[in-house]
Amino acid sequence: MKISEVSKKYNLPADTLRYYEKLGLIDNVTKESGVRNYSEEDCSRIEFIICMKHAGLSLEDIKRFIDLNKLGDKTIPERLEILEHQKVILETEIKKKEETLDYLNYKINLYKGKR
Amino acid sequence: MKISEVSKKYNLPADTLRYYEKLGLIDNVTKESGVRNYSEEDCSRIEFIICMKHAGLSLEDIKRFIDLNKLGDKTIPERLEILEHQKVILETEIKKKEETLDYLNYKINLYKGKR
DNA sequence: TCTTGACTTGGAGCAAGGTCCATCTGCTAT
DNA sequence: ATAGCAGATGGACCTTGCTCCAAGTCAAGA
Repeated sequence: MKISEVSKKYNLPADTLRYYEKLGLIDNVTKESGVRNYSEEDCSRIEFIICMKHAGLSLEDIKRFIDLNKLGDKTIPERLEILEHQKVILETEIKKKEETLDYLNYKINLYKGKR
Repeated sequence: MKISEVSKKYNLPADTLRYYEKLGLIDNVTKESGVRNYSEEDCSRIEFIICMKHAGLSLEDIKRFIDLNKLGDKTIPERLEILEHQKVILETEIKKKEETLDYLNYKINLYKGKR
């Protein structure tokens, strides 16, 4: 897959894809006469990155996770720790956002009464 | 309340409180011999800012809202629109985060099986 | 062959949201 | 009265995560 196709597929600018590769989040994509050709594996990696971003991890944390992954099974405890830590953060965020949603609804109803 | 107390109460650095004031998110706090003394009203404003930040509004949007508020009741429709727009965004975010939480749990269980 | 268009690179620039610093002022306790 | 500490100010600086640009390469169609 060419960069433009991957870009369209995941709704990420080509610049961002190259940027992630530069940071080491995506391994060096094989090139055909200088042009990137993304493999299935590269795409799975991109999906993983997107997902972890939704979970709230910074690019640096995602890189750390990927690097640990490459070091093999002995890093599983540490990876597990990262995931569980992020799980707590995510749960807290969801709770906070739900409370905020209640507040928004309360405000909206107030305004509707006034309108 | 002195800035250090407010800072502690809301867990916001003093620099950030002054920064918000500079941006116009908080009205000029009255000063006693040069030292800020936060009123109840100032505190409510800070609570509002924190809440709107949780809702995902940018500082610029929050400022817009506050400015509209000062213009009186005729701006209620516009304020309502901001809130309802943000509500949709918030709901989407919550849904996305819940999906991600499922994925995290799935991953965590995978790792626990391997451990 | 020439042009067009997608792709490449390295590096600069940008927006948001702070964060830090040097310098100064003004209580307060010793 | 002197030291020490909280606070003030203006402005520089920082981090994250892109985003844009200039200049160059390459393949394919007219």
